[in-house]
This record gives sequence, C-alpha cells and structure tokens, in this order.
Amino acid sequence: MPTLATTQHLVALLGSVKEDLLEEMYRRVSAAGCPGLRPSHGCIFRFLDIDGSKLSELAEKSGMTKQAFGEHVANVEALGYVTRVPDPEDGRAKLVVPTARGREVLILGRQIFAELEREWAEAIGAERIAALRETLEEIHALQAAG
Amino acid sequence: MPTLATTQHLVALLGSVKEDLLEEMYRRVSAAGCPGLRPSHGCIFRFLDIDGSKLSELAEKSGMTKQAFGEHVANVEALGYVTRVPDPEDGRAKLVVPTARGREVLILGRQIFAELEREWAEAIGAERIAALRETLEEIHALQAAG
DNA sequence: CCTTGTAGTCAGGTCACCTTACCAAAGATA
DNA sequence: TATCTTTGGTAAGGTGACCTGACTACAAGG
Repeated sequence: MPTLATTQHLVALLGSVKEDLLEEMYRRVSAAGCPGLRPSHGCIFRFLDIDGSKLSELAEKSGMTKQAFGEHVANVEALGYVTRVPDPEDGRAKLVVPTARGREVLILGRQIFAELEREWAEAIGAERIAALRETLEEIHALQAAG
Repeated sequence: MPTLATTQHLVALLGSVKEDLLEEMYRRVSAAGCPGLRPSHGCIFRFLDIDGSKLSELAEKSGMTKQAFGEHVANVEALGYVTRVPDPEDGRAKLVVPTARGREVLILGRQIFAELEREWAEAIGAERIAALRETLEEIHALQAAG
C-alpha cells in the first residue's frame, strides 16, 4: 500500500540524488583548480559554444530570463571564466566567450562527467543507469503530456 | 562516449521529474479545494502528526533550521491549515496542530500520492518504478559514502 | 538558586530566480 | 528615407526559500 511517506520519499530521493550529483560535480571542479564556481553556473557552461554564444540564446536554452542569465554571466565573468564581447554581426548583441580558463572548465566538465558515469556504471551497472534514464524520460514525457 | 550533455541531461532530468511530480501533486491538491498551498509547504504535512508536532522536531526531520521551518508554518497557519498551540508539557514549546482543513489536506495528500503511484504503475510498470527507486537509493548511498 | 541547555522568535542576509521598465540597434514598412 | 516594430541587453526592484546571529522564555541539573 503506497503511503504518503513512500511516494514523498521518491520525490525527496530525486531531489537528494540531483543535489548529490551537482555537489559532487562542483566539488571536483573546485578540487581541479577552478574555485568559485557554483552549481548554478552550470547553466552557462552547459550550452556555451567554445567560440562564444549570444546571451539570449543561452538564456532561452536554459529556460531562464535574459536578466537571470545575465546575472550568472556577470558572476562567472568576475571569476574570470568568460568575457562579454560585442557581436560583430549584431550591434545590439554581445557574445559570451570563454576565456582560456573557461575553456579548461568546459573540458574539465566533460572529463568529470565521464568519470562519474564510469563510476556509476562500475558501482551500479551501466544497464541500470540506462534504465534509470529511460524511466525518468518516460515519467517526464507522461507528465508533460498529461 | 559520455558527453557533457548526456550526463548533464541526467541531472536536469532528475530535476525536471522532481518538479513535474511536485507540480502535479499541488495542482491536484489545489483542484481538490485546498488552494494557496505551495510545494514547499509539503515539508509541514510530510511529518506532521494528526495530534500535532513540535516545531523543532518537524524542522529537524525536514533538515531545515527552526527559523526557516517556522516561516512555512506561519504561512500555512495564515492559510488556515494549522494552528500553533502551547505545548501543555513544555512551556517553551509550541505544537503545530492541523485544523480540520489541515487534516483534510493530510488525507488528501495520501490519496493523491496513491493515485499517482497507480498511474505510474499503469503507464510505466510497477516493477520499473520500484527499480527506479532502488537505483536512486543506491546512487544516494554511494554518494553519501564516497 | 543559579547555571546551562533547549524551544521558539526577530532581524537581517544570500541565492536564484522573477517582472516591469527601459535603451539601442536591427529589420520591416510606407 | 523616415518611421515603426521587434529584438538584444541592462537596470531596478521584488519574491521564495533558505541561511546565520542574537535574543527571550522556560526547563532541568547540580
């Protein structure tokens, strides 16, 4: 019989695991010599092109307002990971461009993600991780539809 | 080859599904005639005893500070779902006690959770939902340990 | 009693968003 | 070409969900 606790546990569990992963990720990023970055800064690196991307593009891809995204960019710029340069093809626009350190973070991020995937596959089983992803996608689709 | 997007997708997916579920839950609670309640108010109903519980107990179980929890209680009290009464056994303490409407919410919550479980089991398969939970628990344990 | 610990509140701060209002440049239209 | 609308970005201010630090009222032990 499903109880309040049972199902709430699933919701809480989803939150915990997400936080666990984000935390672990940024712990490693930090340990690898890129301090100051917070989990929320991931929204920048996630879709950032190595040659620079327009703020509004990034904001839209992240599902955030331009203002909210711009704030994160300002933070990450202050930390020295990106710069804002005027877009040569659009006088209104500015390109968010990774600095040398920023490009390191981009690569580092990929490495750390690969590392985590490998560790989960080892500890839990690659096919179970795949199944997890599939089930989550189905639930998401179900909720989006219903 | 695991990419940045692949693994980030899993983190994002966890977040999306969690939000989906919380949203759906509160949509139904609202539809069932209990307006004003927000997802974050779940922290109160989650551990609230039908006869009342002490604020600090609830705060501790939710992993929140007393102050933060107290704010939620104030909100939910203003909505008329709980009251704060002095604890007859401890002059310092106050009991958070559900009102009649609050007790309805408690029951309603259980019903909605049961409903959701049933729907997922139907659409996705009970054993896959169980597997999801198990895998999440293992990852959580893994991260807590490592 | 008096000290120390605990329950709860108050004040104020932070973080990650949001809305409203605006400017400046681009593109469409007349 | 002058204007009108759309789009890229910023500024200012607000909100929700937390936090820390400082405080009061009561409890419990020596």
